[in-house]
Amino acid sequence: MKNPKTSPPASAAARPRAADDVQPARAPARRPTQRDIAIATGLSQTAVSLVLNRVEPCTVSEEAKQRILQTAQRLGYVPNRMARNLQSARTRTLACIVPDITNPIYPALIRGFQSAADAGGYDTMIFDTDGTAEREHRALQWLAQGHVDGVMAIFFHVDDAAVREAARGGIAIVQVASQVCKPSEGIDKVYIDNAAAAKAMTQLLIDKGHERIAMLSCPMGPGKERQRGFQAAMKKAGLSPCIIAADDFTQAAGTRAMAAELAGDFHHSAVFAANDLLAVGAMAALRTAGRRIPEDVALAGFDDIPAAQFLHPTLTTVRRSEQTMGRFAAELLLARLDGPDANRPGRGFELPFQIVLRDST
Amino acid sequence: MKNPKTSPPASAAARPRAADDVQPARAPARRPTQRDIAIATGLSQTAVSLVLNRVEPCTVSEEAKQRILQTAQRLGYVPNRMARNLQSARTRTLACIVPDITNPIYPALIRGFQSAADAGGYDTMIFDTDGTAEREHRALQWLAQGHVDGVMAIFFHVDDAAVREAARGGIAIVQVASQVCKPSEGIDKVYIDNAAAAKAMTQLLIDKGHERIAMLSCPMGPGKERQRGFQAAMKKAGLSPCIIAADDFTQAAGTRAMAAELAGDFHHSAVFAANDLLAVGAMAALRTAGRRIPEDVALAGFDDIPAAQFLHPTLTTVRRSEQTMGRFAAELLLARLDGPDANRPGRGFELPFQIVLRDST
DNA sequence: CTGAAAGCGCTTACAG
DNA sequence: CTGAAAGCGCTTACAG
Repeated sequence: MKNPKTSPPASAAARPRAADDVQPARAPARRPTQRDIAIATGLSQTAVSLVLNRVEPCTVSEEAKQRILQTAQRLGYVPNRMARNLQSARTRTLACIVPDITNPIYPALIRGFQSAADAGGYDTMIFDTDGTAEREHRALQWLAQGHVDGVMAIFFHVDDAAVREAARGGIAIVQVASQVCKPSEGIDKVYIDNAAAAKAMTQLLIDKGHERIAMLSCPMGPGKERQRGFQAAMKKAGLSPCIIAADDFTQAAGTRAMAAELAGDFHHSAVFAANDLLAVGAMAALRTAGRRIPEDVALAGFDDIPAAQFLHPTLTTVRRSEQTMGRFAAELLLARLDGPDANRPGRGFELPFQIVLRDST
Repeated sequence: MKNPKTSPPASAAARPRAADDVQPARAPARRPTQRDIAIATGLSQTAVSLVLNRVEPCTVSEEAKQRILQTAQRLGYVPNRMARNLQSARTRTLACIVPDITNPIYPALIRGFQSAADAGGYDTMIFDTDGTAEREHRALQWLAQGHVDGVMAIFFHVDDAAVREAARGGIAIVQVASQVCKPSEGIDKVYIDNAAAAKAMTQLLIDKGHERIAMLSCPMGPGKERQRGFQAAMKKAGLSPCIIAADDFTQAAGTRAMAAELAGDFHHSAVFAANDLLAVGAMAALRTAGRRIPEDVALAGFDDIPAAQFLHPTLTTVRRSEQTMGRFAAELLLARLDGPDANRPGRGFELPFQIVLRDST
């Protein structure tokens, strides 16, 4: 594929334009304000604000009301959210802070979140941290700037104290945590028991007769807990746990780590990947190395991404419901923001998981 | 899997809390403002603003500067973005409006966009329209409220006039269009030639000897252009084009539409899906119906989602570079916002595509 | 029923 | 070098 130039002015793909395509780039028109409507109707700005916000009981006469509504319509008035937010100290916007939007589990989580936020009258913003400490701190900084009223956050690096500090501004926070944990101050946590899930999956491999099992994992976020569960199951069975370290939770990282391992003295009969993307990456590396799955090497993942059931072979993995988790998190936020939970202490909610057996093991 | 209760207070999964977990929910502390720093240092708010914004040349004495910086640090000052935005009429935030964040091509597009936005010092917000007319209008409304300085948008329903109307507020817009198109006013467009790509893919199937080819498509967004290309190629070859209509671009919609078709008098030797998600869905339906791919039915898609190469069989499809397209779109915006292109008329940019031959055909 | 006024937290001329 | 003041567009007591 030819690489299109990324510098706009120099793009070779720019199409010739007919003369009539040349038009003023930006409408110079200033957006109408409440003041404009007030002047146009001869009423006060206060009256305009009252009518446009449907403040009840409405003390404005019906006649004035109609004139205001019509003029607002005619002028194409749209409220300036920055001004409204500044005054009300509320944005009616919620955020999702996630590590990697290209990992399918996060869009699913966000969709669930968004559907509930939407029903509650909130917009949803998405902030991608890339799973790096630096960008997680930027996300915290961004939160403190007052863009949103509440947030569902997944952090791999930043600690509880830093999150609590960000919450100081009165923002509602629910963290999707990676381990069974005590709630902290006014911060709710939702999580699955990652260690237990990993332990169950490892046990399943052991039950199938595997003794040389390696875990392909990345030691951050949920990776740590999943490794803990893996190690616990292996030790309990008197087997020695081996960790193949990847530097990220991506497919590319999985291929890299697995290929490196295969170039050495790889002698395992099963690989348990800490997430499905790593598993897919490992699958590619194993195939390249001529190892058959599951005949030569069994492979298991974690997440049950949509592709898992269409892979060849289909992938044994751990499922939880991201949609449900996202919806649940948003409802927790709504209950704090507009519901009865405003000053409720933080709570922890453990959600269920399920092992999904397929052909790869 | 047990369905966790979605009503927070009633969740069965709520864990018991130890007494010391019960803590005040929200820090009552008001966020410090420039005024607080001014009072604490005995200097004026103007001086505080000047120092904190590093306005050059800095007319504030070195001594005062240090005092301000230290006090800001001690108080944990974070600027209120709403106030700053209101005053400056700039948000330094860009938006991506996309139809469905769970379709992998959009996260890829967003990642590319975000990397360039980031380099230009802009935050990125994501708005999911669900591909519905109603939510697209809400997105336009949201744009008009002044949340962002610029936007990359993909619309399936809303027309050019409505978009132009939204741009009236001086917001920079680049549309990811689904067809070769003339730019409109100050709005840039990036696109691939969907009709040509579909035509090429159809021709490829014809060249492989297929005569009874059906297109599985959804008649909105890029679906229309892709159908046009399909029909053109079929007619040129003297074959009659058949369209199997899906009601969305999702995997589920693909399975539904294909299953319904298979229940009837399905007699095609090849199916060309308008996107990969539809193809994956069709694959499931074909498998359920006992049809082998590609022996009984050849299958092609469009997008080259990451899973395409791991499906069984691997999927023949059309690839373009979403990352590149996203980055390119963001750069177009940056050039308008902070660069030399401020008042440049709208332009159109065609990006390349590529047919990827795999095992499914 | 209606409007003048204060204020949200900030930036930016402008005057000392 | 420093600060008083106006103003971004809105909401919300408060006074007529």
